Amino acid sequence: MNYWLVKSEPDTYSWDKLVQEKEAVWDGVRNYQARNNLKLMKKGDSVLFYHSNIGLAVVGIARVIKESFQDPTTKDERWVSVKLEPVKPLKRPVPLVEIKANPQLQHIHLVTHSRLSVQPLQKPDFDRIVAAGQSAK
DNA sequence: GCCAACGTTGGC
DNA sequence: GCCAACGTTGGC
Repeated sequence: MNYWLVKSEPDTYSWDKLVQEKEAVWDGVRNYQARNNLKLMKKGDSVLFYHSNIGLAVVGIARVIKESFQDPTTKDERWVSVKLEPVKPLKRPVPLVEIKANPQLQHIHLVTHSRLSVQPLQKPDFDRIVAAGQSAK
């Protein structure tokens, strides 16, 4: 089981929309590093859902329900998509400022490499963020 | 809305 | 293969 974090601008595709639609084809990724991560996703992997630009917080947990396949939005074979479904929202969104303030989370891509839109997470870091999202702070 | 950081493109 | 120009992303 692997752990990931994906980013989306809520204006473009929000957590609420994922919940509403029950699943999402994660398409439109046009960055090699992010694409490589998509290819590594396995069915059942856990994915944190982060709102960029507006919100700036991790808002929910999703799950990979379909492994990488040709991105339906392009004929270009370089790009792939996966399918995600919502698992549950965090009780409380975990804001970026809080992650940046946590000494144990300084090394994650969200902090060091914020532009990467599909990022791997180590389990302990995934768990820390989820735990923060369950506690009222 | 600005701008820094980053990735990609294309001329040479 | 280098690097300048350009486009995009995302935090502030």
